[in-house]
Amino acid sequence: MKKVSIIDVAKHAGVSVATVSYVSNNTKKVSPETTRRVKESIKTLGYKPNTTARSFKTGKKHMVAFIVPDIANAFFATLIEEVETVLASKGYKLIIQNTKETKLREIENINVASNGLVDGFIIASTLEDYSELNNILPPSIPSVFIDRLLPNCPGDTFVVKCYDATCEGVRHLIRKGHRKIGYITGLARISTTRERLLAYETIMREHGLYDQNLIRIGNSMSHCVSQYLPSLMESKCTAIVISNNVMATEAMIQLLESGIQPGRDIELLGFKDSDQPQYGLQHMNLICQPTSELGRLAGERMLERLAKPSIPVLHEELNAVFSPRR
Amino acid sequence: MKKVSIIDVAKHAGVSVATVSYVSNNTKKVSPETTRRVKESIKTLGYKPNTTARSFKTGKKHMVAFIVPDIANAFFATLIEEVETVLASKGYKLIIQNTKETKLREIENINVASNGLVDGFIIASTLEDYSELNNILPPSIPSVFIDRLLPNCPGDTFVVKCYDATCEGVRHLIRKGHRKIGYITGLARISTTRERLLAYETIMREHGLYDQNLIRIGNSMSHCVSQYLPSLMESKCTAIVISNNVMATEAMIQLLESGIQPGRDIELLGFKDSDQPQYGLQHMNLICQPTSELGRLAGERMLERLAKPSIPVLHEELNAVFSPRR
DNA sequence: TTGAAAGCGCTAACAT
DNA sequence: ATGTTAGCGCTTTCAA
Repeated sequence: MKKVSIIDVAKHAGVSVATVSYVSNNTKKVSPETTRRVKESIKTLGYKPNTTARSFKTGKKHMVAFIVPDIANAFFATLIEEVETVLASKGYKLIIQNTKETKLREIENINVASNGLVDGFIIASTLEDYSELNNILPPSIPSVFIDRLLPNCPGDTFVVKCYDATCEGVRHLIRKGHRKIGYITGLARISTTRERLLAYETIMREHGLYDQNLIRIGNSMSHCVSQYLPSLMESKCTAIVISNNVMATEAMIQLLESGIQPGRDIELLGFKDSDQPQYGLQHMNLICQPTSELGRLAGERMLERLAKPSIPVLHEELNAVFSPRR
Repeated sequence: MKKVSIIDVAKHAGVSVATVSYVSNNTKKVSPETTRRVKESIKTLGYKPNTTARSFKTGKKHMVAFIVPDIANAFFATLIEEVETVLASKGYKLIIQNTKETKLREIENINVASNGLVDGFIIASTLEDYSELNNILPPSIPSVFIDRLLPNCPGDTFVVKCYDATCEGVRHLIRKGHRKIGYITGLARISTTRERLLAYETIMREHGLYDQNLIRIGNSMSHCVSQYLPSLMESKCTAIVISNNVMATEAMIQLLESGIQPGRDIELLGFKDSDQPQYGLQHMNLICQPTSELGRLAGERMLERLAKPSIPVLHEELNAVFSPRR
């Protein structure tokens, strides 16, 4: 019950292994009659080319690793689906590696996969600087960075710029009369967290409303909002900005369960990061990210770079859109 | 700027490739002095063994594929995390393949990965019968089936039995005086969907309350509840059973947004499939699945089978627990 | 149109 | 303790 190899097929069909390879890969002209015979032998014997041997020989793995901070976050789930769809169109498989916003896990994952396991990386990094990857990610391996700016990163990068939309959102709250506007951030080391916070701080300062005591440092994942909301309420905030989709939903839920109706008793400015159902969208002011497009662009870029590694590096910014509560 | 190979290291250290291999894999006794020299050369040259060549030679990929119906579902996200943790403890990587509850995607994914890409499969199948995998998944490749019973499946299987807990839940509703109890199912072809529905039907029949018009066929994923809830309300249901976590949350949200308070205006029996935050748990009667344990057991079994493929096949059932609303 | 054969980088059996 | 070398299954160059 041994695995059938290309040699078995060649023998069975009475041809050389080269011919089997030509037929199997459709890589060279083979006469119809021979083709037929070979295909029949392949079928009869149940031959499946050994992917590893093939990769070994050609150096192509037809695999891309996607380093994801939190697969349970709908934002990243959407990204994954989109990237996978794009890559699959050219026969690439996706390895998903979940780092849970842990630097060590990210470094280990990249280190392992960079030993010839994959042809390229798509990375939503939880690191602080590209230097942390210097000796781990060879510059020769195509890498596309997504969602988060990694300082000093020499690779293709696709992010969504939320600065303007966040400014607009905060201005909107102020215009509606809010003065004490709280803020719950994501993980402090991440570019998106900083960008959004900076926008908030800038606008608040412009209006002389800035107060550091209204800012709480979250972790971008769930289970961190509950500890901050009560104290912000106590500080008499009439509006709260929450720095990503997961935490915004959590806040929405917690407020409702305390009998506080967002949109009526308090104003929320949250993020909408995907087309997936998200609770209470209509009760929030929203900053909407073009998540599917982000994933699609990164996936397409990966394919381009795999096809031609020498193309110039690209940095692309999409724009988020502010959408006030109706 | 070529990749450095084991030969380069051997030359640099003045030893044979075998010795480098022994050191690199810690697979044979090598004198301390030689070891030191080799390690130094490895470091100096930045040598990383080529994973593909190694896999090709040894036949071990140190990779397991996890076929998942819906990565955006917190239940599966939890399973993934758990399985990944277990496998990583023995140096195995996890490839996640998202089938989106699509039979064709599942078959394609398994077909591709079974060509020597991975050492084993963990499968939460969206198929109806193992025969659909017959010519695709060689019996020689270790496979662990999880969450869903695949009829005629010859492999290790780990599922959560919800029959008893569902019976108990429905009985609880009846005891509380409910007579018109609606039901929204998951994807009809899936074992978990059928098991839960059967429990409901059985108990409803026992009490002479069975009414087929109170049953709606969902799809196990999101976005399907909204169309069913209104008609069930119209049918004057005072309680509704909803066949998984995703749909239960969706129902909870939709009801609240129509001004109907679950637990007060209507009774819900839903599922809790993970430790992740799930909205409105305290307003529902719940059937709680030991999801983490399920993932852990499946992962551990995978490791056992990889270590010793001949161990007898195991079918294991965990039990869900009914937890009434307090 | 087909075939012979080199060789990808590594492991491990065997020889020294 | 270390080295020599066959060979994993395949692709692809070159020859016929």
